[in-house]
This record gives sequence, C-alpha cells and structure tokens, in this order.
Amino acid sequence: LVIYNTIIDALCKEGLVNEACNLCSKMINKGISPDVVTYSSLIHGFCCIGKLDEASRLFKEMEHRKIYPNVYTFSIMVDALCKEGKIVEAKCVVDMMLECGQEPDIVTYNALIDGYWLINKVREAIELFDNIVKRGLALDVWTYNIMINGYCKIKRVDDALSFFKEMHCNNIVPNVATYNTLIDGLCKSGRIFRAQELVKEMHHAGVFPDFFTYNILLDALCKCKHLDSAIALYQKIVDWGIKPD
RNA sequence: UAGUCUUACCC
Repeated sequence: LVIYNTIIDALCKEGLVNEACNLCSKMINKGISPDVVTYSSLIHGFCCIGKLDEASRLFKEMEHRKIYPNVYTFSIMVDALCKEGKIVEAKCVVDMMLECGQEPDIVTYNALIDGYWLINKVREAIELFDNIVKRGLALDVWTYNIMINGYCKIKRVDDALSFFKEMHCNNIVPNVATYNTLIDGLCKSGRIFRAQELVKEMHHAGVFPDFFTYNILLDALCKCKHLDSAIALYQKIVDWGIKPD
C-alpha cells in the first residue's frame, strides 16, 4: 500500500491524476484497499489541476467507503478553496472537520490566512493570526512567511519587516522563502539598498540563495536598468554551476 | 507514503 501510495502521489504531483486514479483502481483489483493517504493524494491532485468538483466527489466517496478524512485531507480542501477565493466554503470545511472531531492544525490555519490575503482581507488575516496566538497554537515559519508576503504584496514592506523582527523574538528561524519574499518586496518598492543588506544578512545567517533568489535579483536589476550588474550576477550564477531560469 | 509560504515566464 505504501508503495502504491508513493507512486500515486508522484503521478498526482506530475499532473497525471487520471493515471493515478487508474493505478488506484488496479490496486483495488489486486485486493489492496486505499487508505486516507491514497485519497488525500488523489484529492490534492485534482485540486492542483483545478478540478475541485472531482476532489469533492472523492471526498464523499471516501466517507462512503468508511475511510475518514484527517487533518491532511481537510487542509487540502481548505487550501484549494482558499486559492479559488472561496473563503466562506473553506470555513465550512473547517467547521466540518470540527464536527468530525478533527482539530485544525497550523497548516490548516496557514492556508486560511493566506486565503484572506489572496482576497485582500487584511483585517481578517491579522485577526486569525492573533487568534492562533491567543489559542496558544505554535506559529511556524510558514505563518510568518504568509504574513510577510501579504504585507509585501500590498506594498507595506515596513509592516512585513516588523513581522520579520517579531519572528526572531519568537525564536522562529527565517528560511530562504522568508528572505526571498522580503528581498522581492524591497526591490519592487525601489529599496534596492535594503534588499542588498538582506542578501548579506541571509548569507550571514547561513541561508543559501536558491532559484527564486536569483530570479528576484536578476529581475530587479534588469528593471532598474542595471543591466551590467545583472549580467555580472548571471555570470556568477553560471560560474557557480547553478542553472538560472 | 499525503496538506500550507517566496520569483520570473505564460495568460
């Protein structure tokens, strides 16, 4: 079952969800019953290709087979609905999970917070963030990244930077996505100098730049007409043996 | 073995 699940998940991640379903049918024919992991992978797969109707169908089917959704399955549905801007429906799913005796975890909440940002409900995003803190649930680096990204996208980079400070105080270690988000936000707000400082800070913190970082910097340098610097950076990246996009 | 964040490109 674990081997089947691994392959089914890999197919889903390649967008080959129908193939994954076929494999699942084959598995059933061989007498192996799918479990909550199998269904979660398939539901996630359908969500990723925008077929939420198919995802919901599988969601009902699994309950019918007495395979009950867990916090992963519910979070997948919450995230997919949020990404379509359907926050009301996403909250219904959270209510549903509570009724099923499943507690939403930080991942579920992170998806919801991001959902609020996606539809520009800044106030609601902050309220939910504060509520999580009040309820004593541990925030993680993703929670902060989502808040930082939200503020950067509405050009409130200083608010993003205060969350960046706050995460240090809470002993949450920024990762490459944290730095990338802030560097991009600073660049797009024209604060190239501060962005460069962050690049140094990132290096100092032992966080390695990735494709995102380079794309962000190359994009910023090109748009600032610092084509010479962009070419120099591009050359460095190539020399380091990293493939730029 | 499954879920949440960051760039460009495309639209």
